Amino acid sequence: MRRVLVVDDEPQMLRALGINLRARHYAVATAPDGATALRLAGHCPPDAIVLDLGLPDLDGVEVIAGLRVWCSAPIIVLSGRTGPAVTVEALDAGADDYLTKPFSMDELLARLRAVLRRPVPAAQPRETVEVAAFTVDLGSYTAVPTSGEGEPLHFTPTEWRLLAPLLRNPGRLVTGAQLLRDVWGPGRENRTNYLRIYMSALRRKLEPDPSRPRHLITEPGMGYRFDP
Amino acid sequence: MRRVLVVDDEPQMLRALGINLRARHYAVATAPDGATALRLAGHCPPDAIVLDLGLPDLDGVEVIAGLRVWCSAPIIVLSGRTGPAVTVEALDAGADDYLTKPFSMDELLARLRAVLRRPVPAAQPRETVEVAAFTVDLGSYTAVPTSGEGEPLHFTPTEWRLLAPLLRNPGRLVTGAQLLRDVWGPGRENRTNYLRIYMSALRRKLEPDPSRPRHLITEPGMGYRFDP
DNA sequence: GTGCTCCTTGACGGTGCCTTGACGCGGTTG
DNA sequence: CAACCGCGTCAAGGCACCGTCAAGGAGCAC
Repeated sequence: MRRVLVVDDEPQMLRALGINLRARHYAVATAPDGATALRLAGHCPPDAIVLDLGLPDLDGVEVIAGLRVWCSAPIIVLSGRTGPAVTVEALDAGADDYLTKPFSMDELLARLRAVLRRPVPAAQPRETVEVAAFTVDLGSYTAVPTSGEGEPLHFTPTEWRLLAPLLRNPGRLVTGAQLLRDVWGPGRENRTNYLRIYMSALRRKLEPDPSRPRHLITEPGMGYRFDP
Repeated sequence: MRRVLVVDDEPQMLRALGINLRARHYAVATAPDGATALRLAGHCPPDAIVLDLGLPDLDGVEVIAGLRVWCSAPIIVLSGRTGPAVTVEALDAGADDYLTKPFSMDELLARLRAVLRRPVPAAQPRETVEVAAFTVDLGSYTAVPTSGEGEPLHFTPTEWRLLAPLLRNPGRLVTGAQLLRDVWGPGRENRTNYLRIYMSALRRKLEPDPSRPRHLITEPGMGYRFDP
């Protein structure tokens, strides 16, 4: 089942899209604003994204750019604002399609089929992030020195699970409880010692000076942040 | 330079599109009708196609279907006919985008950039992989010593099925569950002992030192990886 | 029927990963 | 100044996972 992330600030539009998409057997996640969208996409990578431009917190182009940092899933933009300038801006920011409200639900579904039709199996969705001297690919689970020379890094499953939500939300703070839920599942939100152990291991492998981390940054009392 | 095939029955539209596209450094081929379009696309495979639906000889959907038989280049449809039904029909026939006339040239160019941004479907007819001292060909199911001298290797059907997804994704981690699905079909994701047995057999045949594998690498808790 | 190859299944030992507890350090608070 | 809290580090134990061997059974050629 393909996962679709729907981002819109109007609850009724969110409901309408969710119902229609679920009826077509998509797995739907919804977000009411840009920050939630970026966070959700980081924790559960979707196969496609339907994005309304008129969000309360972030500009639409910022959301697209934030997603495109690591996410290559097709983005279909919905917008009430018309005119070629906005369309061009959104498309050049990384969107794959642009629909003007009011739109036909049938047309949206057809355009969604069109972007999802693109070859998935052979295409290797790369999710490469540069961190310190290494190029980390969350898609193929590889971490090699960016220079090309040297030994690749090896991470354990838990280390990969912890690394993923951080690297997929560059510059953003990720709550300790959120990380614990992502890695160890719900019910372990208070086992912060797990986080300390594995963050230590990640820093020892990735950071040039593990005692003074520059990329995997602790926000005391809040959580952690990946600074690219 | 990317090749674009423009199909439209109005000569002035053809000229306008040709001028604008050439100004953006595209190589442009033009066709006034569907038959010419199909012929041209066959002679010189384009990277993208801009297709007007109102052609004198063939219906637009027929042209799309005719192209899609062998051509996977993105198709942007232009149409004077409006309404969601036509759009849906064209998209489901295989088009990638749909613009209603009159359209903004800037928007068309942006949409063209968007569809051309997609990674080239990397047709890789080359199915031979060098692993250790052997040259393995997944197309003909042969594995001979790279030196030319010596006995060819023999793999059982199950061993070939297990080898294929690993060798087709060099450097990439392949999940144990994915391998089990590929080889034994869905529903056997927990029979990890199968994997252990056959990975052991593959290593015994391919690796110089089966006890210390260098190409068929285990990632504990995650899966296996072919390291070339 | 006989012999062969191949797939399946069970059992056993070892390695590496996860968990758990404890301790030290720095910053904040009373 | 002392107590406390949050964070980073280390070491040790348990256990899931992995590699290997061996035996049983199905399918096929002769």
